[in-house]
Amino acid sequence: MSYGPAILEIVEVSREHLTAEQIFLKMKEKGSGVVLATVYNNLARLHQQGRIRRICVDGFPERYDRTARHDHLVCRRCGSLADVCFPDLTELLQSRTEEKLLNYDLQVSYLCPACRKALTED
Amino acid sequence: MSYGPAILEIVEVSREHLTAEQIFLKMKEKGSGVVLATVYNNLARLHQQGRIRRICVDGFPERYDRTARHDHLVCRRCGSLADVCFPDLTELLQSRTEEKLLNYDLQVSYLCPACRKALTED
DNA sequence: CTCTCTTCTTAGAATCAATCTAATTTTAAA
DNA sequence: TTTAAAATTAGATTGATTCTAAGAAGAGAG
Repeated sequence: MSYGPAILEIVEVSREHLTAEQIFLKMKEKGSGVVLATVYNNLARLHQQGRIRRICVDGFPERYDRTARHDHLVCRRCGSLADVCFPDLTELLQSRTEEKLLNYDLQVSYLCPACRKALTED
Repeated sequence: MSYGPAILEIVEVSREHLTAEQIFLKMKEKGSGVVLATVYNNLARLHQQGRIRRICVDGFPERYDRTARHDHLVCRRCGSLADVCFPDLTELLQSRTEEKLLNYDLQVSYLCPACRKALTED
């Protein structure tokens, strides 16, 4: 069987920053009989192989993302993610330390349009 | 009573990136009869007030840190944190988007000295 | 003081994402 | 085949964190 390829495709194609549970539901919608634990297993393996990214935001379940270089705006209020592409900082960062840097994760907090609206209405 | 000040001081003084549980243990060592839930309550309040930082690394419990500007090296293998101070990126980032940015969190992954050693010994 | 209102603390239960266990099935290899 | 390795499964378990409901402490007003 191997659900790996199907799961990888969902993560890469949908630009939605899906949780394991959401990926599981998408699989079921497509008629797959896969089980949640298998989705977790595959996501862990894909992540370990460096083929998908894992996005960790305080208070929310892990979300998964393609690896192509980009950064994230994280809504301080609702936790929603928006893609954004800041300049590549790899060289700048590496030039400032002796340690061998592997990669980096830049999350910038903001208020998403919906939350900004909700807050001004109070 | 109010355990807030004592908890804030532990986070600010110790540069150890402590978890809620570790802070709780430090309080008890000092003779405090505080309860774990209260430590969580106070940490949540202090964080909401913007007086402490919360560090979220995939697979590890939340750790708490002073707010003074600095970044983190995160060991890919053991999750340990090391402080590092890269240049302030606020203006660079803000100049690249229309959204009003609040603050940012930059985590750079690497292998800490201990893990580098352990891996070359295999 | 003392009454009231709000904040803080507490024990214990509950939550829930994520992992583990142990058994089964698939796949690959020899 | 036979064996071994990898993937999947159902179900139980974990463990950090939050919630609940009740009690204690502090702060102001009169």
